[in-house]
Parts: sequence; C-alpha cells; structure tokens
Amino acid sequence: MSPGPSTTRLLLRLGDFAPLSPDESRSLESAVGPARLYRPHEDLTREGEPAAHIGLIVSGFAYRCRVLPDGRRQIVTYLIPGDLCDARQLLLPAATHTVSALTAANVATFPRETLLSVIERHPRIGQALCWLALLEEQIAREWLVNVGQRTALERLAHLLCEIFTRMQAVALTDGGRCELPLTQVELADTLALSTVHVNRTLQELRRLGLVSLSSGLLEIHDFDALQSLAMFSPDYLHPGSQRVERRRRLVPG
Amino acid sequence: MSPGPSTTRLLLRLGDFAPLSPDESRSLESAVGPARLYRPHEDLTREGEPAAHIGLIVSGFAYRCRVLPDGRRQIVTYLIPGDLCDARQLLLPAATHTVSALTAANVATFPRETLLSVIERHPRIGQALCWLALLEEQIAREWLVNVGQRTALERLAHLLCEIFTRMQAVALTDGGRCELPLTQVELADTLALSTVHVNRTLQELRRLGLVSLSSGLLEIHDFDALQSLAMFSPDYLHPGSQRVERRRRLVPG
DNA sequence: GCCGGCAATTAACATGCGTTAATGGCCCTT
DNA sequence: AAGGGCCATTAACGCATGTTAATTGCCGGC
Repeated sequence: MSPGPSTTRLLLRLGDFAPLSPDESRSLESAVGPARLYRPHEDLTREGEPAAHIGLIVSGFAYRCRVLPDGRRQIVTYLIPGDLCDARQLLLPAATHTVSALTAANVATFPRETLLSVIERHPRIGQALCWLALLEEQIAREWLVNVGQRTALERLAHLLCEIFTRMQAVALTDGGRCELPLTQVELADTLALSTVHVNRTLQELRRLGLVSLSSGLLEIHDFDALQSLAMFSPDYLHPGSQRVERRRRLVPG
Repeated sequence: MSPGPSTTRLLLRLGDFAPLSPDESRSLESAVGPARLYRPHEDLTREGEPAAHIGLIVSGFAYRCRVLPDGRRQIVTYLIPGDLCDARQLLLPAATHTVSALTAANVATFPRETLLSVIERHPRIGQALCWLALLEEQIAREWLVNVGQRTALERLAHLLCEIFTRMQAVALTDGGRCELPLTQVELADTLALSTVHVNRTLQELRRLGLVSLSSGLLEIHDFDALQSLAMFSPDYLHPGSQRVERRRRLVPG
C-alpha cells in the first residue's frame, strides 16, 4: 500500500523541526513495532486507558473527539499519515482522549519503553517529538479561534486550508487535490455547526468556485482566494524554524 | 506583597505531577532571576519576538490572545500566579502568541540558558515542565469544546469552574471566593459571545443563586450546582496520576 | 433487481445570540 | 462641582444558524 518504511512521513515531519542525522533516523526506524489495521470507527486508544505503545498513522485518517454527557460531540483533532497517535502517553500513564479511525487505517506502533530508550540515547529525537506536541497545541488554539470568531463560511474554508497544508507537508497532495474522507456530520462536529448548515456552506464554497468536496476527494480550485477568505496563515503550522530564521537575519546581520 | 519565594506557587503546581526533591526544588529556585512589575495591558511577550527568558507569574493575571486581521479577538488562555508565561520558548526560538497583563502583575524571569542547564542536571524538572505544557494543551482543547458545544450559560459557568479550580490549586481561594478581575468585554472575547449577552448570562447565573461576580471578586455560592450546569469535570486539569488510579479501581474490584 | 441504510440535499420555520444605541454608575481628573 | 472615560445595564430589533422533517441518490447485500 504505502511505499517505503512506515516512518517515512514521520521523519518528513520531524525534519521540519530539525533534520535528524542518519543515525538518529535509523534508531527511530528500528524502534517501530508491528503495524495494525483498523476498520472505520474503531478506537485506536480509549480515554483513561493506559497505553503500552504509541501509534503512528501510516495510512488513513483518525480523529480525537470529546463527547459531553448529553451526547454533544466535538472533534478536536484530525490525525493524518505521519501523525503520532498520542505522544503524550510517553509522559502520562494514560490516554486523555479517545482516538478513533475515520477510515480504514494502518497504524504502526512504537513500544513505549523502546521509544523512551531511543529518546534517552538521542535527546534531539525527544526534542523533536516535544516540538510535534507543541504543533498540535498550536492547532488546537487555532481551532478555538476558528470556532469562536469566524463565520461558518470562513470556518469551513479555514479547516480546508489547514488540512490541505498539512497533507502537503507529508506529500499527500496532487496539485490542488487531496484525499479527505469527511462526512458532513463529521464536519459539523468539527466546526460546531449543524449538518444542514455545513451543507449550505459547502455549496456556497462550490458556488464561489473555490473548492469542491465529494466522495472523499477535496479539490481546491483557488487556494489564494480560499486562504484570504479564511484569514488562514500557515505560520502556526511551522512554529519555530522558518519564522525564526526570517527574524534571525534581522538581528546581527 | 507575595509571601515567600517567587517560585512557591510554581512548585505547588509541579508537585501535582511529581513531588520534586529538596535538591531539585532548590535548583529551580536558584535559577529564578529578577522580577519585573507590569502595568495593566502591558505586553509580557510579543508574538514572533525571540525571548531570552521565561516569565513566571508571581502575582496578578495575564492572558494570551489571538487577533484576526479585521480586529476580532479571541482570548486563548488566562495565566494565573504560578503559571509559566511561555515554557514553549525553551524549545522554540520565538514566542508564538502575545501575552499581556490583565492587571498589574509581578513577573519573575528565568534566564533561558540557566533554566536549560537546570533541566539538563535534573531531567525530572524538564519532565515536569513538559507536563505543565500538556496541561495547557488540555485546557485549550476544553475551551474548544466549551465554545463549540456549550450554550452561553453553560459556557460561562464552565469558565468560572475552571478558573476557580485552578486558583484553588495555587491556594488563592478563600472559601467560595477568589479574585477575578475580568471585565465583561474580556469575558466576551474569551467565550465568543457579545458583551451584551455576557451581561445577560451573568445576571442569569446570579438570579439562579449560583455565583456573583463584581468588582473583581468571584463568589461561588453553589459549586456543585454550577459544576453540573456546566458539565464541568476537573479531570482535564489533572492529566495523569489521579485519573488513572480512580479508574484502576473499577477494573478488577 | 429489489431492499435497506447511510449521506447529501432541500424547505419551512424557530431561536439564541448579535447589533445598535441609549442610559446610568463609578472613579479619576481638573 | 463639573467633565470625561470606562464599564455595566437595558431595550428593540435583526440575522446567522439551528431544528425538524421530508426527499433523493448512492451503494452494498441478498
């Protein structure tokens, strides 16, 4: 299915923080355990359960979701290939959220202890994983801004910009297209809208000629327009490096 | 003003993850640099600026805020005494958000390099700080759920529960009371409501006899009722230890 | 080739919350 | 004592989005 070793896309991501040495890359690769195939809607980790291993999405999609006692749902993250399922669990004894497969998903696993010892030998890997966690936090905050301040149209546009950009970072886009197997119910639970309004809003985006989304395929016809409609700035997806290098040049010359 | 060393409340917080040894505590205490007094609305850190030191709120309140190009504002965090201003900056070369003082605030500073070397000597401190960051992430996600899924009344009730609980953790409550110098405009930017509706909602909470909030003082008259109205569960404020132990009992017993 | 179920679509109607704007209280300044 | 600014409060009205519910299309199973 997926070409190359299962860590390919993770390494791609970590390189965004700091390129790993061949030695470090090899260590990480060799720490990866067996993969497992999940079916749609199957749980990868369940809230409160202790986790002996850290999942790595190799292919397919997953999401993290919070459910209120009366059934209201809020999806708080999407996980795409190259994402770790819950690096938090390296530090915490149990998972804090339930993560479920959105589609069929192939998930490799790092045994917790093995990964911990790799980190001990290669502190940069620990830092890189920590950086990944910070990135997730940035995304969570941006979602808060999205749901809190943007209109339905902007909100949807912003989500599509974000996901597309993340897919690009792991080389899963093809021109302006990428896979995006989200149902309108899931979009609604992500954007804090009703499904009816998601439908209206999607059609509006289509009518404007910006994007189309159907049968699991996202096509962006005019990214610039979409981005400016959404007030999307990709900065938060690259905390650190690029942003700073730009700035560094300002300081000593 | 504030009794004892400036790290008192931080240590109180970190102990929630893992009690630090006297040696570790002393190292951390000795790493703290000079304090600075900020005036209301003054910026502690500005987005994108490299930061040579990590702030620690000793007294007063601060907030992190994201502003959209057209002026819409979303407050994404409140910082209370004992909170680090941006531990992220240990890893990242620049701040990712602007943090501003809400009230007059006394902020101690850890020189970045000094703190890094303390962590090197005491890995547990690094872990504890990392745990603090995870906690912040948990809070961010909970705010997303709050703004996305709860009604105005529930939302406000939830925020008050959270802040009160956090204040309790650093021993800044007195019975059902604590300081909370939030204006209705700030509440609005936090909860993604209009100020008018915040006003209506606050009155409703008062009318129900649950809380009163005026001249910077929060009084909770019936925490249990408030908590159940808000569907507030303090679990997310204690990621890790306690949660798991409770669960463990359910399994074999 | 029919049936069942899920996802998308549409329409009609309802409402929680936003907007605008006016008023009053408080505190600080002069 | 008068003036100005910030904040809280209130009222009237409007709108973005929710709700309910019916319809359609699609796909897989039998």
